[in-house]
Amino acid sequence: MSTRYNARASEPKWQKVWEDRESFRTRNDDPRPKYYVLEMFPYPSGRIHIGHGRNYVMGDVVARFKRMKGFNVLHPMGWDAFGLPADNAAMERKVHPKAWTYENIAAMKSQLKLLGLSLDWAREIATCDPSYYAEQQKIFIEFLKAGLVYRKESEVNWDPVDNTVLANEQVIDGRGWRSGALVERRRLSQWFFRITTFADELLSALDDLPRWPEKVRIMQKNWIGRSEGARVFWPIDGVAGEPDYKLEIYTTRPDTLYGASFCALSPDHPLTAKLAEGNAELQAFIADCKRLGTSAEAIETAEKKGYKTPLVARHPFIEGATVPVYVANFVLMDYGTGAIFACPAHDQRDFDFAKKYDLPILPVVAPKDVAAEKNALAQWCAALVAGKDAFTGDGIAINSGFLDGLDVDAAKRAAIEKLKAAGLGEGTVNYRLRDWGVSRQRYWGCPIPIVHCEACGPVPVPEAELPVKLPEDVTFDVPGNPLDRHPTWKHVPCPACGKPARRETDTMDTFVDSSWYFARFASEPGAAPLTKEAADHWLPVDQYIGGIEHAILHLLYARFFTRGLEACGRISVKEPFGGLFTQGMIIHETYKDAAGQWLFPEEVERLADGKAVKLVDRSPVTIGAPEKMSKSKKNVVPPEIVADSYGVDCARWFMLSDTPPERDSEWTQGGVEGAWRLVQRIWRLIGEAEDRPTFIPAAGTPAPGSLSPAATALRQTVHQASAAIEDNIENLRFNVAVANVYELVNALATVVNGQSWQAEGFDTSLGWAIREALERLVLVIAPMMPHLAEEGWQLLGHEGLIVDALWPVADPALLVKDSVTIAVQVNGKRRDELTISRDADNATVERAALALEKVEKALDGKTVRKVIVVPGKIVNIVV
RNA sequence: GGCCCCUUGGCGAAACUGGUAUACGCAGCAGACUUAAAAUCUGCUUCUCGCAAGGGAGUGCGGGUUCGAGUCCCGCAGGGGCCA
Repeated sequence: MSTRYNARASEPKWQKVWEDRESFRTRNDDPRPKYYVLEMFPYPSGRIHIGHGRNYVMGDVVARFKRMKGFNVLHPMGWDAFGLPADNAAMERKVHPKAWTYENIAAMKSQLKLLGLSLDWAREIATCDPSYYAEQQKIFIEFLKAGLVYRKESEVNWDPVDNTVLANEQVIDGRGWRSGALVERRRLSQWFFRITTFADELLSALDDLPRWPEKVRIMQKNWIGRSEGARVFWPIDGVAGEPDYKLEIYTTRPDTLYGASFCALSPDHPLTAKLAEGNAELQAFIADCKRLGTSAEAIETAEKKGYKTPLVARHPFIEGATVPVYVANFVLMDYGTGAIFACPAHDQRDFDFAKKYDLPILPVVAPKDVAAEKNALAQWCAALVAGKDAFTGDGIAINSGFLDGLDVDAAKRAAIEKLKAAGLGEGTVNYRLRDWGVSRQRYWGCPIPIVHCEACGPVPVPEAELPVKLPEDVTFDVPGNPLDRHPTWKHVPCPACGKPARRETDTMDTFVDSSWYFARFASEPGAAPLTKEAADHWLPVDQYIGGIEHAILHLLYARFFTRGLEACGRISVKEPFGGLFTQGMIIHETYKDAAGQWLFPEEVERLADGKAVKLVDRSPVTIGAPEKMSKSKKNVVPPEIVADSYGVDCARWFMLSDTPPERDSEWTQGGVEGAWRLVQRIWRLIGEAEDRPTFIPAAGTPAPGSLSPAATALRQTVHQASAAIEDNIENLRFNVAVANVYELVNALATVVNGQSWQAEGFDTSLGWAIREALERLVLVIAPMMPHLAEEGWQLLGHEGLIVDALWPVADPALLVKDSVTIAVQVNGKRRDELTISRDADNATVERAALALEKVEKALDGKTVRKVIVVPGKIVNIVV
């Protein structure tokens, strides 16, 4: 055999064999138990770099491993192909979004194929394909009929650069998440998904997802933001045309009602609008508030400002008491009811506001120990009122009439009860989560299948006429939505009455496309895109893998969609992803030349002294901290370069090594070279079998009747390592599995390199153990380095493919050793160790420990008070 | 500001439910092979005192629980994430 493994020849060869044999084609009627592994499908942005590969490689290890464990594995791939960048490319470079997208898909597909992934490409989908979005339009209409979709006019975040509406979560620090432009407010008619219908379910079901990262579950919990509180009605006199007007407010602290000192309306509240009629001063104040932006952060940190209206509200509990009504900039229309009552003593914002406008501050909750003593309480209250901070902690009610003496929780309950009895309020649950606005004013997205008719209103497009296809003859020379200005596309007769009507020209948020694609993959190619039978067979996804950046939106929307499909009877599962794993990014150093230009890693040479120079002219290069690979900083490594030099297996191995998969991992030349050394070491070891047929028996040779101690020792190490690798892959601890492989290789290499290979006196049972070790090694690396494993499997004399082989089960008898080495401590300090039979009883272990010379010395004649023996682990002698 | 997470050799890190801290890799050092280099192979590599034998300290810092703490609890510092 050749002494060097030639990845460049081997890898394409095996990839072709797999493809020709359809090794990764998955059939729904396969009788083996199912296992569905899915990596979040990519947006086809152009080209990938090796950093994108990490999550696909991890998924591939799981897929190949589960296949070896006897599962019928579904491991598909597709393209999240709608989205704004295609529109932008059309505007900037005059390429059609469709052409741009499909070119990118072709480029990325060939790059992905380089990685040797075990994907069923027959199930490939692109969300921009009419056959995909036809089903999505159907689902939209079904959701509409089920009350899960509705239309409402609402104030939206308008991105003036992208000319589109943004969801709240797409606004970061008051700016568009993509363009970075300052967001403005506008009112538009929008389609919404009623995700709040499932708010409670989406929250409580998180507890039934133990194979999700705790972190993601907490983030979703916070996002849904369930709070228990009360709606309280404050009667207000003198509202024009409404003699019995009652202001509805929401509060989480009904226990502090006795501390109320004012009510405040959002600038967007209907009552505010009413008061502003003919009131220039208030109109100016409202305009001023709108300039503040929509982000909660801006509102939170801005100076609290208010406008005092002429109205007063009547206190629900205190007969004859009233509080002034303000319009305040810190009250949000879309949280609760858009109006609050303020208790300055126990809410910081209210406190700041009260100080500024000189409103009363009345403490109504005090810490228990303070409340117990009159003087202390008086002092405490005075300090609170004079100070800068509200008291938001737990305590008992004071100055609160019938609530006095109750703790916060009990006071809340009592207050709610009394409100209810008086018909002035009730306990309610409030969520931070809001309905999902999906209308987007752009071209490259799924058309919303609705026709607007003057007479009939919005009418769904009949199923027979679906899909509503995007027209291809569109222009991008001016900003705005090309669908809206298309000469003919939107003019259609109303499906209900036949009169001239107009199509909905908005398209759907692309998060809709990715909210059900995992169900689409379940269908065999050529079959209906979403069938109950196929979806119920494969869902939930057993292992979903993707970036933490999708912890909230994509995962929450997909969970909502799955519940919606279930509610419509389309599928029977409620949760799409049984197991979730969020992988870290690949990061890389950045390089800049003297002129301040970014350089690609391949343009730079790292010198031994840690400095770096430009390859072309040896000029100095500044090395920047490792960060996320990005095209703009050029710190990217294309997969082609790795495939052409070290090989894909090497890159795969590197991505799995060292760093825990959930953490960011730095791509380094040294690390790749280390992986390369291992590939070659394994290759040389396998070569021994071919080079020394008289010592290492052929494949299939039965085990000898008896094994030498050396052979047994090797077998123990090998079986223990393979069992550890199995356990670690199962639990996605790839870096530890990699370390286990090194241990196996080290043990095997030590034995192989230590042989003199003389026929006389050769330990033939060891020869057999070496053969077993080699086979096991090749099998256990197969999920991680599939090409090398395939090549090795063939070289070891096997006819079939290793992708069809089963995972080697470890012999349980070899996993336990006859004797164990345990530590001996004196007063918790390790003094010596002791090797003793595994099943020695505690008394024997204790005697042996006490007999140790070093122990005796450490004891120094002191009295032994207690001896703790933990079998197989430790002996601790307490003196 | 609130919630959550992280902090272990020169570096990436391991340590399953509290039980021999530093497995495995990278980098480094020494040796073998070689005319030489590369590659490969064999060792060494937490810090500290010591020629050595051997001792001492040690998982961000300060406390606590325990026979025993990287692991559990309280406080602090630094870093990160999410939300505001």
